[in-house]
Amino acid sequence: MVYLLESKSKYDLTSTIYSGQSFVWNPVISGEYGEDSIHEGIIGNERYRIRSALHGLEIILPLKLSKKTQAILGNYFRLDDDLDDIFQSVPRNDGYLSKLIIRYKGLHLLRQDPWECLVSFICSSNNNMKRIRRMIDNIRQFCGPKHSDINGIFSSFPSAKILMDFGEQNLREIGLGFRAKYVYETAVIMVEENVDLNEVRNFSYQDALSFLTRFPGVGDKVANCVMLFSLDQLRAFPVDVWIKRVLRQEYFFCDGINISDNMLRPNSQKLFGPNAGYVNQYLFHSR
DNA sequence: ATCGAACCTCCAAT
DNA sequence: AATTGGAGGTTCG
Repeated sequence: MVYLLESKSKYDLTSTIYSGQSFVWNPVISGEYGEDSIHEGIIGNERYRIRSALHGLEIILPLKLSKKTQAILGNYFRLDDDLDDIFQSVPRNDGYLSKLIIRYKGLHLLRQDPWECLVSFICSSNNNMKRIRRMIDNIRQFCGPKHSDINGIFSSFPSAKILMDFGEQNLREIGLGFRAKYVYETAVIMVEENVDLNEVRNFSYQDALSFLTRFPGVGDKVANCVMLFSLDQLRAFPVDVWIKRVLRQEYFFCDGINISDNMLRPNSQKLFGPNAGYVNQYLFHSR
């Protein structure tokens, strides 16, 4: 018995889980990223194996899917997103973007756990995918609560309290480098102020941005990542070096005056509208 | 207000 | 084989 979760729009699983928004997925057979490969990842306290289906996702593991688990997956993978609807709001006369939307049809944003997302993107600074994955993996292996399923033991992502108790020095020793201090201090604030990041979901864009950038190691880029990948702020628009290159090459080439780096985000948001973040993911994926 | 360098560590490219 | 420079960013001077 295999469970099928239907998505509202076509779903491109591999593009979605390997497009730099999440660092927890891996192909079960190393190096297999093909259309019908199986991928493994941990969401919450459960380990999943999934593969793409005709119009949605096929859940290989766990064997039995409760309604609650189905809801968790639907939520995480944003299965209800209507991509046609979402892209209604972007400029129509944009040939470059239109092509990307067609080429990467089915690429979705994820809705991750905000705490895990925050730590992940603090770790992403001045860093590459491969090492970010290892850092996040180490955090889970060394600090995370242990669970088991039919394939053995695995660890879920630790709470802020656990990371705080683990301490800066230990975080350093498992490979976070200078980010250890940021993650530790962020965890301390989370615990001391008893922060519930899920509440930030209901904040305005500006309030969410100000709230998140108070955390050490969190600037405009990281905050926008967390807002977009975990807090339902679809107008969030993270500008990293790759996005910067696309923007300067395709959109904001000098027409008279040079547009400064820190105006790229606001200008892009104005240009791409309330779902600018979805556009961002397609622009990013094209690089 | 703006700018560049430093920050840890890994690893691919010399 | 050893060494260097850059990596999806933030902070500090």
